[in-house]
Amino acid sequence: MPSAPHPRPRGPKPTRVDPDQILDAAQAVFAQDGLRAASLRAIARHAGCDPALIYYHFDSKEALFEALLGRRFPGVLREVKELSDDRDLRPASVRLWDVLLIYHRHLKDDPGIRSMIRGEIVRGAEGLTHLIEEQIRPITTCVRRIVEQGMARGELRPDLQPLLVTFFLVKMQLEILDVLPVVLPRLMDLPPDEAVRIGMKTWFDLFWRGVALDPSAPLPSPPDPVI
Amino acid sequence: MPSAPHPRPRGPKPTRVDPDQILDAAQAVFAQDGLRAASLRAIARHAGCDPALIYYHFDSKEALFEALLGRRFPGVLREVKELSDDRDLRPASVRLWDVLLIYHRHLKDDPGIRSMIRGEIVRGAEGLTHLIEEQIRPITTCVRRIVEQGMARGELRPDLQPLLVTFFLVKMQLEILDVLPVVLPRLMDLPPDEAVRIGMKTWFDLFWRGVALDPSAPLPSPPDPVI
DNA sequence: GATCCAATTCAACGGGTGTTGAATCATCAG
DNA sequence: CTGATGATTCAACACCCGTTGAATTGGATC
Repeated sequence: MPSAPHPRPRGPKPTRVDPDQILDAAQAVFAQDGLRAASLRAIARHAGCDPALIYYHFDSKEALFEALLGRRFPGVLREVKELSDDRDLRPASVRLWDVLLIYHRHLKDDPGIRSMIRGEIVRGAEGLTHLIEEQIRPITTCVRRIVEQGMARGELRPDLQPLLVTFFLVKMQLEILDVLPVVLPRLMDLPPDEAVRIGMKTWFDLFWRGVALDPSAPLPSPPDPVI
Repeated sequence: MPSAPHPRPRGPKPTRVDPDQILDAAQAVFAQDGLRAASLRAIARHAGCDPALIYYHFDSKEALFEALLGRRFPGVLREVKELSDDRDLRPASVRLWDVLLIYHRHLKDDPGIRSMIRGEIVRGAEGLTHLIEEQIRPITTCVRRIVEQGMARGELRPDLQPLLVTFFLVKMQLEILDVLPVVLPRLMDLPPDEAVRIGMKTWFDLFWRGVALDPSAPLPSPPDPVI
């Protein structure tokens, strides 16, 4: 009485789906739900294909996420590395502000990766931990180098812990991207973009006063209008 | 041939488990896995009882978490509220530092609640969002009041956004509690407790220089030895 | 000892998950 | 047209989840 257990006609609408579309869908779903909660079925639905197809292009859910990392971090690293070149003699304030802009540009649309950076995954998926570290460490090392150059050039206080200063600078930037656009519009009436803009400006102003040898040094102009 | 479908002897070792033990177990498991990933079965295992017993004492997983909130936040609020009394005429630096100490004292052993504050849950469980807001809002409001008093008394820069300053202060404290004890021991060789201690000291030093009208005002002494 | 009640466990339900093997389709070479 | 090959889907497996109702226990009361 149940439906006949015979092989039925299969595969009705096989429109081509290339791996990039799957990555896009994965990014969208991971962004909303995080790695753990995001389901392959949801990603497949988003990409307009069958969950099994994901396994044709990627080895596992973890590998899919890994591929996502690979398409985001190298760009950040490249720009920050270039910025940390010690032949760059611009004021430390300008260069550190540029760090925030780079973070903003690459990560503003990717809460999935941000939530991973902030440790949601670090605590959960053990296998990914070292992979994440591998991707993040070089980036923060470059930022740290900028701080150290600033100290050596007499622009920043000589009594700083470069590691901690770097941590403070970039960590708060991530929190600004994550929290302010959600919270600030409810408390003051601001559009989310403006919340991030004001947050970044205020944060850097406070940060710079904290680390500069001469806090009255002129600050960079506000973020790009693109923000 | 399968085992007889008859009622079998049930309930072999009913040692008493009071609700507090369940809350303790829940706190431990939520701490490691977060609300979403933590399973009632794991909590029950941890508490040495059956998952169903949890439903005897609590209405649902959500209610269990709610009870956990109720055991943590009121203490923080009480202390911060007391601290924000406008008859407290101690220097703003001392009072804001006390804010960090209160956060440290109440939250250092509770990564579960911290990860909730930081938004892991805010994005996920819709029902809990407003509940969390209800608990957190009054606390940050008190801190904000301290900032505003500091501005009014001419101790803090008059051009500050009290809301953002408050956000920066407490948000970074949470990140310090979460991240530094894990990361710093791997980079420099420090015991986790010392990492938090140095992190707090360095952060408040930077923060204070950033917000104070006269950053050379004497800073409070380092954290309690209890830390 | 019998009765009652609160505390606890058992077993199952329905649903969601990551993953896989076999079946189907689309397309292009010969 | 035939075959081969890569892309895609179907259907299922085994597992874990939150939750529930009925069964069982331990202990106090009568």
